[in-house]
Amino acid sequence: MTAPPDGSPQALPTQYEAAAVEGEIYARWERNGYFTADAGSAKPAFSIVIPPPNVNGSLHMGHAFEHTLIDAVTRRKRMAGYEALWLPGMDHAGISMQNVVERHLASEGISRHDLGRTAFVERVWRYKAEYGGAILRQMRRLGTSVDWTRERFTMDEGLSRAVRTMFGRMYADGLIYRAERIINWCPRCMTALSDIEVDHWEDEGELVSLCYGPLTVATTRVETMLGDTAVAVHPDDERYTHLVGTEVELPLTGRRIPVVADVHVDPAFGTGAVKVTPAHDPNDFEIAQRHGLAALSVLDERGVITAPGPFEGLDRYEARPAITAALRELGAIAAERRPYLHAVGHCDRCKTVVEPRLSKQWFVAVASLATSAGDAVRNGTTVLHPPEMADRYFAWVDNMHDWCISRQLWWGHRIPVWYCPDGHVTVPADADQPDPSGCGRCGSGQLRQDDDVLDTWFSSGLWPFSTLGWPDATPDLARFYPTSTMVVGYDIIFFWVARMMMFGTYALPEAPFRDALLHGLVRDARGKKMSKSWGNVVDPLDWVDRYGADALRFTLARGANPGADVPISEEWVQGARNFTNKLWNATRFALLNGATTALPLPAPDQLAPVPAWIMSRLQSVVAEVDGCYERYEFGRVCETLFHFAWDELCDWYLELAKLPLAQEAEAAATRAVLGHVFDTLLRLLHPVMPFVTEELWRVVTGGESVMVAPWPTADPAYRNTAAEGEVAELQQIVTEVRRFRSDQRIRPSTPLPAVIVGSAHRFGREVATLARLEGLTPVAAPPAGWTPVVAAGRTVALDLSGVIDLEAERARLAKDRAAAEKERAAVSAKLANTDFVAKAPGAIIEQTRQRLTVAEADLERIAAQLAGLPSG
RNA sequence: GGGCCCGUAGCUCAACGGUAGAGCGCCGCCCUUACAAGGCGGAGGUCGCAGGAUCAACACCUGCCGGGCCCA
Repeated sequence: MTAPPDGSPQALPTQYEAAAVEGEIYARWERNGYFTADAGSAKPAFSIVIPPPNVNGSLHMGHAFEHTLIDAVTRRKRMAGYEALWLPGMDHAGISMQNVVERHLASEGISRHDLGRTAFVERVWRYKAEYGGAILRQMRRLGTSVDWTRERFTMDEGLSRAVRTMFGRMYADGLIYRAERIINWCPRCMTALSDIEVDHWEDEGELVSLCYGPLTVATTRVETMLGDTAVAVHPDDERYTHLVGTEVELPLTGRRIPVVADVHVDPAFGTGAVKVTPAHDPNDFEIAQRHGLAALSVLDERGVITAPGPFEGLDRYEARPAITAALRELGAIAAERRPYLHAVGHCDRCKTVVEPRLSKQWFVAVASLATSAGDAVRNGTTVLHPPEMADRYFAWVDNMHDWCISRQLWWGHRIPVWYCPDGHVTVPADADQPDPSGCGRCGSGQLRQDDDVLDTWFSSGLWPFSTLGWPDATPDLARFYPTSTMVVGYDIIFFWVARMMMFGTYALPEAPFRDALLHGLVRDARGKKMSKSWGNVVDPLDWVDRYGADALRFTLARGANPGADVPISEEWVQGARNFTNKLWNATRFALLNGATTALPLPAPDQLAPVPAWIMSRLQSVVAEVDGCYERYEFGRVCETLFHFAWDELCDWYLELAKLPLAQEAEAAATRAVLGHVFDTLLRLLHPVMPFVTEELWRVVTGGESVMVAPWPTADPAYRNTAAEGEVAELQQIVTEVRRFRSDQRIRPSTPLPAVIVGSAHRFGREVATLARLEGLTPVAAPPAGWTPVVAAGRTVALDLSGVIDLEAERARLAKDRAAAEKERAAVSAKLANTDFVAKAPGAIIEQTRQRLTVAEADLERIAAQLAGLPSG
């Protein structure tokens, strides 16, 4: 700004320039230390750890949305007197980061193997130092009130120690084990993946039916037949009973394989006979284990055929048609369907088709952990918002497979396990112990550390407490754990919530958070997911540049209905920008008219009806908004404040306030009310729109920062339903006169002579001003030729000097009559219903009778008016 | 196949069992001394379909149709 150096509101420009002020405001907040939480304060604690973004990522709209919500929650709590901590940081994004650096190396013509492990890891650290963490810098543009002094990274010394500690404890407790299993393998990333790092979608493939002797089996992966070690049928399948226990010949290989009976075969699917490839299919592996079948690997880690013979050395996709052709030649193919649509697993990092592969990996035994994680939600220790998400959560934790945590990567936490030449396993029980120098079992000094690293999610699962100093009993841990809320998209409830819950309930006395807010996904204006291939991706920083961070935040928060996705479009952010500008100008108006919080606010019984009304409405808004924030109903927070600020404060109160402001005797109270209302409104809006509210609030109140201003509370003493009713009537009368004027094509700037029938109206002056009337003197009966306009039980008569548009006036009255007739019909039908009169609550019946009375009176009046119109 | 969510104005979405709303878009008037990124007025919906419980349903129950998501 623009906040004028001399503090004079006259210097405020007529348009709010977000770009010109946001950077400076953020720098001041940071400088003043408002973001930094004090573990030693006496305030109640409120804490949120950021769901750590990837170190190599940049800020996308999903982050902007999530951070807006977290920031709104945190800022409100901070204002409400909590010691609020929002802890920022990043995870090391194992596969993704390694891929990025490997691509850089490739452009130099070298591979990580050329560099060697140590040099490669150093290279990744250098890359991180140079390019990593862009997202943290971008977050500042959004105004996020994170405690930068507590920034963490999963590969930091402290967090790495937490990883080693957790691994050691879980290993000692038998919750981590090593085993040879079928895992999801990415032949491009050359690593194992956990179940949830695999995306399934339908691909066009083929379904080929192969003849194994008298049996026909179907497969979408013909090349795996080289590794078949059995054919399985259901034990009750009478078609095949006679074959069980016999052997059939496996084509091309000359091997004979047994026919086994297994209850997990679905006799209704296909021919009811399935090929069994234990080394390349998880279900087949289980069948093999039950029947003592060998597992024969025929593909290597790159997906290349290793089975000796003519196909050796072919990639799996080259081998497939080659083997199919060979089988066709043999007459061993009964049918081929192509294309055949079927679900295929893909690496969620690089989209390569995942290959189930038999290999030795480390696993977390999840059964007991998953039970605790589920119980914490079942018994209400942790509450999921919205509650419908709990079903999805339970479905996951109650049916979880053991979690493969080893990754064949170099970037990550190296598994703290050492092997001696005899294969004994040594795992340090204590993370503070140096690496072991001798085998714990045989004492051999020839130890070799496991080459693999841990899944990134293993370390980020510890995030809610590793970031606070665990395993040490730090003041931060004591103060801020368990965290208050975890805010994360429902799409990663399994990655985040479930795993954090598993680790937290295992390692600490309490679950890692009290609330888990699962928000929706940001989508485009038509509800489509944003993606590069759709070309509908919006860069949040682009909108920040053009419309301001507040406008972006308001757009996102306004769309945040619990559990629902958030559509956004440029038109909507423009609307939000317009709202910031409206606030700016409304406040500017108030300031130009001397609004201030320095004057004493009149006591409730000292207020005139109009200020009593706006003060009363304000109390409702404070209560409503506070409750919505508490329930994470950000959309309603925004709607409520938007409506109050624009439709009530700007459109009515500011217009009404112009009258007393022009009279010195009444001005002081109005200035105090204006100051108070803006002060409160800006504080309520601040969690969502931090910048513009800061800019304005400081001028209105002269205070240091709205960030550290107290959170408003409703004062019931200012509730005034009588004043609200009176102003509602005023609004009805004004609106009706305006409607009449509009129908009659009277220019808004033309004042009309007018009278009011009966006694003077309490708000005669206000009605006249807002409806552009010359005055509103009371008369016993309207002068001849003047046109009556009726609303809220009062009749205002207007002088159009005989130039009334009869056609328009008849249309207007006809419309009113139709509405009244409809109302009368609906209401009398109700009252004619004896059950209604007998059973409905008295208040409802009374209200309905009132409606009938009003409708009938309206009809009489309208009939009279129509009759009174000159004919022709 | 199991589970969850959603069908309300042209679009995107709200709506404690008691007279269906908002934003944007649309139509008309207006540079009315805070704001044209604005003001005033207006049009526009048999609340997916069919039943049911209720004095009363957009809301509760059942079934169906349509769309989306998660899991297998």
